[in-house]
Parts: sequence; C-alpha cells; structure tokens
Amino acid sequence: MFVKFPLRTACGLAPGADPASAKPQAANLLIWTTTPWTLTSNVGAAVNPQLNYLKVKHKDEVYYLAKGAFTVQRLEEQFKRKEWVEGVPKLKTLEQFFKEKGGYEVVGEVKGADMVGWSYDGPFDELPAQNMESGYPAADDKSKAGKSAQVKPRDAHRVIAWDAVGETEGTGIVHIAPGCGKEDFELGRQGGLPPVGPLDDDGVFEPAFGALAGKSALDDATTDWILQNLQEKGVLFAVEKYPHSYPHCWRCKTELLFRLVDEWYINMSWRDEIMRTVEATDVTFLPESINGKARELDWLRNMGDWMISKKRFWGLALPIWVCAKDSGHFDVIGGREELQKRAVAGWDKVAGHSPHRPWIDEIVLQCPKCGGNMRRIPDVGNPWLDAGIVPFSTIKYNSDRAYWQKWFPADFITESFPGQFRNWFYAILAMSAMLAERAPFKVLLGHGQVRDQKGEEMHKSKGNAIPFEGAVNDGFKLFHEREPKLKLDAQAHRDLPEGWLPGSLKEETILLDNKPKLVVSASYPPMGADEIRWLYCRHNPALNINFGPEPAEELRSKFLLKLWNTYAFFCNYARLDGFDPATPQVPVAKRPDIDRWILSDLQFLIQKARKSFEDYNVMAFCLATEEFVDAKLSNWYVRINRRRFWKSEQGEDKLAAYQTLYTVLVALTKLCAPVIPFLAETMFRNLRTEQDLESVHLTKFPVFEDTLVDGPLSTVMDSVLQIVSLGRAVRNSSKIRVRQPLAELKVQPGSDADRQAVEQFADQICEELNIKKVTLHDSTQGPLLKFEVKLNMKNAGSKLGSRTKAVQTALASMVATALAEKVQAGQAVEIVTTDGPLMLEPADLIVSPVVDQGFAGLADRGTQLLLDARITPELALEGLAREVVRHVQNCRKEAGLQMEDRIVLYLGAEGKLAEAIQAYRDYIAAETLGAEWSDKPLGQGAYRAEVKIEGQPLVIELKRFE
RNA sequence: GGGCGUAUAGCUCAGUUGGCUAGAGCGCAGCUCUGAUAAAGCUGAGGUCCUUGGUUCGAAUCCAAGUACGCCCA
Repeated sequence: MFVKFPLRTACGLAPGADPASAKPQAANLLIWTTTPWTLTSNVGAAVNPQLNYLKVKHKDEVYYLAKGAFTVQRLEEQFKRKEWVEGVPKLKTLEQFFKEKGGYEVVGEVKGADMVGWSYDGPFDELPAQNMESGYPAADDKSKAGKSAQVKPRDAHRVIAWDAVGETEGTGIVHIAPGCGKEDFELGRQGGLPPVGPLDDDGVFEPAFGALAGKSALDDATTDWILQNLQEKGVLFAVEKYPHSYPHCWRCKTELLFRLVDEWYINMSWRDEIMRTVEATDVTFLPESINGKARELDWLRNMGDWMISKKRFWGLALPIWVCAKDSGHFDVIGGREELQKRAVAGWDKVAGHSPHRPWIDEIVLQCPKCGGNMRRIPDVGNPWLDAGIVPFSTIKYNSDRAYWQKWFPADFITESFPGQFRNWFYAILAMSAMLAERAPFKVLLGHGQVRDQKGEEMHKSKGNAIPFEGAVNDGFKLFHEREPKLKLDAQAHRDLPEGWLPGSLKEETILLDNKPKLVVSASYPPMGADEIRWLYCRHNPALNINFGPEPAEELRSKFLLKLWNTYAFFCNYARLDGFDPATPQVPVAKRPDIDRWILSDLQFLIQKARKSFEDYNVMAFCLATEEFVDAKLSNWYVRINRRRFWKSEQGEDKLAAYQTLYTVLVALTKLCAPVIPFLAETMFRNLRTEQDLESVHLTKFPVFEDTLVDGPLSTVMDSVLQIVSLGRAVRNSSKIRVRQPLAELKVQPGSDADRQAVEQFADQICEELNIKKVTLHDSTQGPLLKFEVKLNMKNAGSKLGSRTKAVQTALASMVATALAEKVQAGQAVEIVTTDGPLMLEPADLIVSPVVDQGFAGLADRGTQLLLDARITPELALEGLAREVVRHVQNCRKEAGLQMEDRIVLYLGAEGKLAEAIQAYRDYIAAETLGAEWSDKPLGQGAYRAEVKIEGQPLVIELKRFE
C-alpha cells in the first residue's frame, strides 16, 4: 500500500518561503509498505541522500518520491520468470497510478540529502502510544533510561538519511518504525527516534493503540480496519497486491511478527580472559584443517554481550528477581538454599517440584534496597547456559570439589561444529574461564553434519530423514514426492536409495503439515550400531557425511562382511580340526614366509592404530584397517593359504597357519573394539581361551612388536601382488580361462623386489595364475619383449588431420624399441615426416608388445611379462580334469553335502574327457573328498547330474560315503 | 565487507615430512571363480589434482593472487 505522510510545513514548496505562512497539508511524502500494522508505530521516514526525488503535482497536492522509482517496472524480472503468486496482476508503475487518478505534473526535483530533517504528520498520531515520552511501552524502567530519545514519537516524525534505501522497490522513501523491525530499530537509535512497540506476547495490539487495542496483527480484519481508517483520514494513496517473501516459523509455519522486547545480557567485557584460555598450549582444536582455534578466537574478539534470556515457558528458569517498586532493583539468586532463605512467600509451591515454571514463579522475595516485593522475571535461560555449565554440573563441582578436580578438564570433547563456535564451544569456554580460569577440555573435535546419501539436508517433510532408532534397531522408511507420470518402480530407483525391503515399495498418501501428500515410499532394514559407528569413524570429520542405505551396504560388503567371513572361515576349519589356541606356538622364525609377512604387516597396522588413536585421527585407523583386512588378510593371506587349512594331514605347517590367522584375528578384535564394540566382542568371546579375559573391552590394546617386523619381506610381497595382478592382466589378454593350466610365465623384473618376489614366492604366483612355472628372464640376452608403436587415433587423429598418413609412414620407419622406451617413460617424441618434424605426446601413441602366435605379453613400468599360452595335449587334459572337479563340487553343493563329507563317485564319460578322468583320478578324488570310485552308476539314492564339458557329455553320480 | 575453510575420475572421497607414470569405492564395459558360496575376485576405459604466478633438482602437497562454493560474523 501507498500512504501519504503530509509534511508539517510546506517544506520545499517554495524555497525560502516562511514556513508559517505556507499552506499546510499541501505536500506529502509518499511511502510504501507491505505491513500496514507497522504504520501505527511509524516514527520516521528514510530517504537515500544520494538519490534525486521528484516533486510531483497531482490535483492540489504535491508528492515527493524518488525519481528512479517513478517509472521503474517493479519486479519485472520475477514476473517474466513466472516467479509470481497466482492471482496477482502485473504491477503498475508509480507514474501509472498518478495517471489513472487524474494526471500529474512534475514540478521540481530535490536531492535526498536536502530533505533530511523535514517533519511530517504520521498516520496514527492520535494514538496514545504516539504521545508518550520516549515511546511505548513507557520508559518506566530505569534500566532503559537514557537509551531511548526523550521525546514523544509524534513529535519526532522527520526525514532521516539511510544509504540502503533504493528506488527499485516502493517509492524511495521508507517508513521507519523502530519498534517493528531490526534495521528500523538501529536507525531509530542512531537518529534519536523513540521506538513504539505495538504488540503484546500474542501479537495483539496493546491498550495504548485506541480502537486497535485487542486486535491481532495477523488478522485480515485488522488490516481492513487500518485501510478503512487511513482512507477516512485521506492519507491512503493506493492499494495493490504485491508478491513478496515473509518470514515464517520453521516448525509450525505460521507468520512471524517482529516485536520489541527487553532481554537480559551478561557483560562480556572480560572476553580477553576467555581468549587466553583458548590460546593455552594444551588446548587443541581438531580437525586441524578447519582451524577451530582461529574461528573461536575470531568469535570471541567480535562478540557482543551475551544475551541469555528467552521468551519461552519451558527451560531453565533464570534466577533473577526484580523489585515491583523499582525495576532498577534486581537480584540474581545463587542456589536453592539462598532462594529458600530469601523467600517470603511461595516456597511451599516449589516443594516437591523441580525449580522450573510455573512453580518457581510463585516465589516472592523482599527487596533489600526498598523492601518492595520482588518477583522472578518471566524469561527462561538460553539453553547454552545449561550446556555450558556441564563441565561443572555433571562432575560434582558444588558437592565434591576433590572429585571434580580429578576429572576436570576433560581430555576430549566432541560436537558438530557448524554454529557451535558461538554456542556450545563458546558457552563452556566462558563458564570455565570464569570458574576455573582454563578451558574445560584439552582436545575439542568439531565435526561436520549428517546429510542424506546425496549430500542433501535431511528433513522429515522431505522424506529423506533417517531416525537414529530406525538406523540402529527398528528399520526406517524413506519417501519422495510422487510424480504420477513416472512408473512407480522407475521413480523409486531414481529418487529413493537402493536396498529397500522386498514388497515395501509403494505409492501412498501421507499427512505432511496436516496436508495430504502423494509419495512413493519404501522401508529399509536397520544398519546396526556398529556399522553406523564405523561409517562415521571412517569419515573425515571436517566434512559433512553422506549417510544412507547405499553407503551402509557398501561398507558391509567392502569391510564388515570380509572381516566376518575371514573370521567365519577360520572358525569353520578350526572347529573341524579341533584347533586349540593354547597349543604351544610354532616359533615365528620356523613359519613360512607368508605367515611372517602377515604378522609383520599386522605390526604396521598396530603402529598405525596407536598413532591414529593418539592423534584422534580415527579415520586414518579405519581406512588402514579396511585396507589390511581387504587387500592383505582376506584377499591374499586367506586366499593363498586356503589349502593349508583344507589339507587332511595335521602338522607344523597347518598349526602355523592356524596360529598365525588366530593371532591376526584376535589382534583385529582388539584394534577394532573401540569402533565396533559389539562385533568385536562377539568375535573375541568366541576366539578367547579360558585363560583370556572375559571381554575384549577389558584387554590391553595391542602393542607394536619390533621383532615381528620384516620390512624387506613386506616390500617383496608388494611385488608379488603386483606381479600376480599383471599376470592376471596378461592371462586376460590371452582370452584363456584361469581354470586352464598354462606352461610358463617369464618375468623380466623391474626391480630387486620383483626379482626376489619371483624367486621367493614362485609357488604362490603359479598357484594364483594357474601356471606350471614362473621364471626370470635373463636381461643380458636383451629385453624380453619387442614393441610396436602405432598412432592413437582417438587422440592424434584430430590433431594431425591430413598429416596422419605421413606420420604413420614415418613411424613405421623408426626403430620401434627406442621409440617405445621413450613413450613408456612418458616423454614426448619427435617424428620427422616428409613435411618436417613434429612432436607427439605419449597419449598420441599406443605401444603394444609384439609376440609370437600362442604367446601374450605385457609391460608395466620396468616389469615385463611373457606368457606361454600354448595349450599342449597334457595341459588340455589337466584343464579338463579341473572342469570335472568344478562340476563335481557343484554337485556336492546341490546334493546338500557338508563340507567334510566324503563321497562315493561315479563319472561317466568318453573320449578325451574319459582320458582326463583316468589320468587325474587321484587329483579329482582328493579335491572332491572322494573316498571310493564306482565303475558303474550308483542307482537309487545317489545324486545324479548330466553336464557338458567342452561339448562332451559327462554323467556325475555321487552319494555320501558312510 | 570481515573471519575460517573447501576445490583431486561421471558420483562420493583418500592421498603421511614435497619424491617414481596420482589412488579407492560406486557407476560403466568386459570377464573370472565356486571348499569363505544367501559370498568373493580380476581386467579395462575414465584425470588440465580449480586458474595464474612463485619457491624447489622435483609441487596435488609449500607461498601469493584470482575464480567458484560452504560455514560464521557484520
């Protein structure tokens, strides 16, 4: 709405004219507002001193408004972009209003700066509130004395300067109500405008507002009344619908109203003392990367006094009693006993209750200064008061100082950091600086926040929030707004995390903010406390964490299940073999290299774990442990050693394997216990001997044992892993399945460790790659592989264009080996073509080994591999035998046999297959636990299957050997 | 406007005191294994380590400026 503020003198109408003789009511400021109720409390009008203002003559009056505002198309962009409220017409220009009302004439122009100081008649000057000294509510409170201008609001009405006033919104003259807005209040303070606060606790006009008293500011009828009233007074210029944003309660969504209220503060002029406690050398803020100490110091340096009151009912009742006779008399009560002693009435109302509202408000004290009755202020305390006193309230500061001394300061505290540098961290530091003159902690770890798995904030109404109880125990439900055009399934896969329970996916209508909403929803199983702990711990605390079913599933498969499966593998065989952890240890020196290797790497993990935990860097521990369990223990040690556990004969080698794996597993339960206490405990209790402590949480954390470390062995094993990986790549390129044994792999080592690896771990390499032997290439006889170099058309094609042919010709004539070496070293090479020289980057070229028919080659850095992939008749037979074994194993499983069951086996085949079975009879029997061969079908009661191996039929019959 | 950060593969992120041709998971492509089996594994493609300048024998890493984003303050 647009409202006229009539100027009290004819300022500016005729410069130099005698104000007294000028015709009153002839000139107006034109102001604009979206909140009519605030006009009751208008005290000033702000202009931008830099802007030019027009004097627009309309009918018999003159209107002042900003030049730019006169013709500007307001909110044009938003209208074009369709960011608009339905039913609101396009906005008119101010000029249009004047035209429609009967035309206008621009009669002059004045600088904003020259308008400052003009006084005007406010729209509600008749209200009692506008006529009270120092504004409203009345300044009877001495604590307020001197803070507000000592004039009546209606006498203070004038134009003030404000740089923030613009001319794209409104009229370029802003109505200022210091009791109705934050900026207004500040401007009022600076400009000597007393505030008028019109609303009570319920948003209803106070008694001093005449006919408005008792009306709610949020009621449309109130707005109508105001419009009507202004119309009658002749100051309403125009009304329009105007789309704008307005603050709402984040929780209940109702509109918010600005109110001017008194609050209680703690004087913080002693901030330096708090800063000193933060700067102390034994106070650490983690993680280092967010520089919490600097952030906290920045806050302390710039903070104002501490506002501790809150206009609520529930909460810490502030122990401040104020005298009814003189509000300058107040007391802060130090404790329950003092309160009881001072109470002259109402103590009996508190008896049997906590010291909270409403009971404590009954207590009346006597003012020691004037004898008047003192009552508690209605405010409750800021919650950070409670939270800040924790280092004292929870450890008996008041009742047992020696006990408190023992526990204070805390070694470690942690809390999410966004916001906390000025909340909890600040509150505990302030309290503790005052009471103990030091920080209440030695280490503070601030961490990011939990987001959903896409990184978006969790909101119940958005459907992506996961409640703690749901994640840990009960399971939970997620939903997303339904898009009916999409198929249910397609939308779910797009909008909901994978992993929902079968059958739980559905379309349903739920109530959100009491409105029905169509959503797609699904239920998820719980993750469990340990999994959540590990997820959080493995994450960089400086960053927000993306949390949800998919990251949880990922962790399960990459770590938790691997750890559990390794443990289960051990338990299965240890039980069958009757392994006793108390059996005397095979000396480590007498154990195979692979055992000494895993024990050595375990020491490195223990070292890392101790360092990480000491540094509060739990993430480093978790990542190192995942790497150890996955890459070293599960995927290499167990994998490569399975046969040692399977084999039937007992002996030192088997015992060594059990003891080694047992040692590693027990150590792991202890290492992981702080992060996954339940899983670790379950494993430990099953692994422990009678002599061991009952719980993993009672045991000592593992100690790094220097004597078990073998650094060179670890280096060599890294090479073994690398060679096996390359070997798999070279087998892959030969397109021959791993089950088919091959004759030989030649290795040209790229380092001493490579050479050592081949010599020391040939068996493991052969076993992993299913080859008969692995040999070292003698490099004195020249390189193992020859190479060819071709253009990488994907990269070089567009670059070279028409020169491509010439370059190809030039390449063909160059010495491939020399070229390959350079490219493999990552250097650019010069190519001389018939058109002249040019440089090619390594990415422009493809280097590939040239090998004879039946061979496969591969080069990586300095290491070269050549695989003899020719399948001899003997190898072919062995390959067939392995196929047979695989099918028999499948049958065992299908037949429901136990792992340790021995079988009677019949195999029916012809030709090559029969030959292979004959040749590898013992091998097949050993692999499949065959106790007895049968020459003819077993008949009834046996498990039977017919399969084909390389096109040849095979009949398998087997039954349990009794 | 000020303080503190962050920027690495399509996505989410590791990367130690500066050190070989920068890694993982997911996703994608192609496979393998079947005595950990309601599992597991491999190979491949995919990178201007935000930009520019500097220090250095050597920079994702240290310094400076800039750009973008985040939190906080005014």
